[in-house]
Amino acid sequence: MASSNDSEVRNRSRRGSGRPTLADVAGLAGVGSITVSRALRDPARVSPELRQRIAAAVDELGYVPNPSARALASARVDVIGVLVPSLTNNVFAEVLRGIHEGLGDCPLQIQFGNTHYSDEEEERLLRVFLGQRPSALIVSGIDQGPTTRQMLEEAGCPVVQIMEIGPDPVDMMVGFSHLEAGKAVARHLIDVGCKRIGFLGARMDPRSRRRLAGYEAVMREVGRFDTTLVTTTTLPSSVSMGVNLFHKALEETPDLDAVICNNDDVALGVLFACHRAGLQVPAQIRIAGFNDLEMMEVASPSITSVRTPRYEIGRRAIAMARAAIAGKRPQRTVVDLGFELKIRESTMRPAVPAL
Amino acid sequence: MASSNDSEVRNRSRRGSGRPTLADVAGLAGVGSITVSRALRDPARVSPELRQRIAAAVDELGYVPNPSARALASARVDVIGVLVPSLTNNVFAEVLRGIHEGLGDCPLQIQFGNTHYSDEEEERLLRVFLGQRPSALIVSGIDQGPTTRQMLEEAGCPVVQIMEIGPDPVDMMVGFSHLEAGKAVARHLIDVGCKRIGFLGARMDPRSRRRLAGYEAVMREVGRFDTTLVTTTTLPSSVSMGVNLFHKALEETPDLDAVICNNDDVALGVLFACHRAGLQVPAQIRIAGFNDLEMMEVASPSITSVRTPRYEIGRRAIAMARAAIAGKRPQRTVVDLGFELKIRESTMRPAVPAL
DNA sequence: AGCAGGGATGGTAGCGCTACCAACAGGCAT
DNA sequence: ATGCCTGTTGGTAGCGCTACCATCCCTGCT
Repeated sequence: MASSNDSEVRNRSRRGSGRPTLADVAGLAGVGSITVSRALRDPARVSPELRQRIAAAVDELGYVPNPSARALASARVDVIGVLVPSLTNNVFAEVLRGIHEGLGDCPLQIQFGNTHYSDEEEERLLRVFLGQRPSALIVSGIDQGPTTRQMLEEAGCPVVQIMEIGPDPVDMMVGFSHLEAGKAVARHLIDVGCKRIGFLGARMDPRSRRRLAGYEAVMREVGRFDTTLVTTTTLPSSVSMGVNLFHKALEETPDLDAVICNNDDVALGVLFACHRAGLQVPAQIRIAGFNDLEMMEVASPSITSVRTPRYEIGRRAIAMARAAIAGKRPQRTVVDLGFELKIRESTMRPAVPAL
Repeated sequence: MASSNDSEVRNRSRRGSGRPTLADVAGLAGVGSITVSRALRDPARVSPELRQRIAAAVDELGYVPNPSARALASARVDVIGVLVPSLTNNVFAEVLRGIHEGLGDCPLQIQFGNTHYSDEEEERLLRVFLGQRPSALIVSGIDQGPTTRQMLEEAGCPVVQIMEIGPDPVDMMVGFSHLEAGKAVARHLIDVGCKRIGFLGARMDPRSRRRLAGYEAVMREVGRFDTTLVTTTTLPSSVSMGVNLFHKALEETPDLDAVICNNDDVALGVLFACHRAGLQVPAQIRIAGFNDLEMMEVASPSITSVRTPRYEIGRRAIAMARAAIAGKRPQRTVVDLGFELKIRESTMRPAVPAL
């Protein structure tokens, strides 16, 4: 035990993490450090025999690669920046879940940012993210401000815009048409015989506005649009905000026979408000939500809603980003995952028409 | 325009990111690069005059520090690893929001991992995180397995366990007593005169089990415990699972006059199930939830729940982590943020006793 | 036999930053 | 004047890894 080995010397030195490095592994395996690097990154390029010796050395030392050193040397980080406008919102939690699960065991890290529905915040976060030269970016929506838009275009990495699709992608897009979804709900309520169909919206981000536009287009088509039918607020969405919006709408437009809500939280608020006021759903008033949260199906009455592919959007976004990082750009850069109108009790045509 | 400046030369070189570096800023400002480094990290140690020249150079070049290089040189990364068991769950979304907002504009990054309530997954993720030598770790719960526990103890960085408090912190803790919360709900229902109080629980993670234990302790105290009162599943929690559990409970124990749910989703399911079955709440059956989601207050009837300081837990956890990173260890390493029983219509003592 | 071509392996020189030490000036006590 | 401390600045040597090029050896061809 007279000699001290290399790593002991290393440990005593003033700098460094004290952990084994590539060079330690290389020394133990009796190969060059670059060969270890290759064996770890691209095993096919190293002979099976060396590969095994290296694997044994890695195990013995408990070697873990240093991502910072890799990033510095290769001038790229294995980080995907994800910008979403909210976390309170169940919708984006689902998207994030899809992103995380779509990642599998690949060594990418997710760097996540919450823009709080603010363009300035989005720009600020994007600047921070770009400072790290991420491998890819995933951003929510298609309505970035001009500065943000330009930053994305010059990002030098794949960019996936999610939640919505539109005509002019920065790079790639996964989502669905909120305009069409808004139209579909309005058409359905017209089909079941509603005349005075209100629209309730909280937060009113660009996607909600597009759904409202779909509603408005259909209502105008059948000559039933009326600005008093629309009740919105830019305040955050919540179940209690649904209650408030419904009360406000009824005050202004007491003859409403249906409300389309810009999301399920608002719809649930309306349901509770009706219950409290003794209004029969759907006999006296019909309710439609948006997103199809799990509870919509078991609510009493069950609530019509638009199922949106939130989880799937996350998965596809990450899949597209990974493909693009690997140089395999997907054929279609704009993917429409569609939506599905789930018709339930809350908008059933009553057996006997109400009044 | 005969000469090319330094950064043009840099751009033409085969390696590197092509972006300005500390040395470029130093050259432009006419100082040493280490001075620029100091001016950026600890401005007080650089004279005001140089500080200003450096700031101007940074602006002119659009210099952004390279975090990988910093991490490599300083042997530490400005990353806080956060492990939570779920993202679907509104509760943890709130915690994450608190963590992100508690971060403010400090240059720490959050590295987030979803353990899916699995010990193995937690261990795997922790291993990945530790490979990066994070500045701090935030983990959920106090029931880590022995391997995970040991890894945390040897992490070499501040560790905050959140959601729950217990007698034996790895390092720091922020949360509240789920046992006491469970007791409080049970006592309340006993106080309002309930005799046959059921407990419904989905997922039944350790925190839910502790709430159940609190319920059981109180029920035994008053001589009313009975295993048929408890209906649980390890399947994930959801509103529809609340419906299922309630049906199952009623089948086995038809004389239930109250149910304590292990969370608000389950409680909401029970409310819907009662509504569908024509059971009056609270006259025929009382419902208590847990977490106090925003909708509990506006539900019809409003639902009694235990307000838990989820957002605050996130904020405090990050504040404690930051303090510990800065070397200012908080006096109290275990912080009990408490809970609050919100008594609402769903557990009101009926004016006329039911039956 | 001689040589081109390709696959496997290694050496070297950074990537951009910070820790450590050295240097130097200016103020104070001796 | 000397010494010493404090505060400011700079030089240098890495941090652990990978890009680039060089080297070597083996195969198959002329």
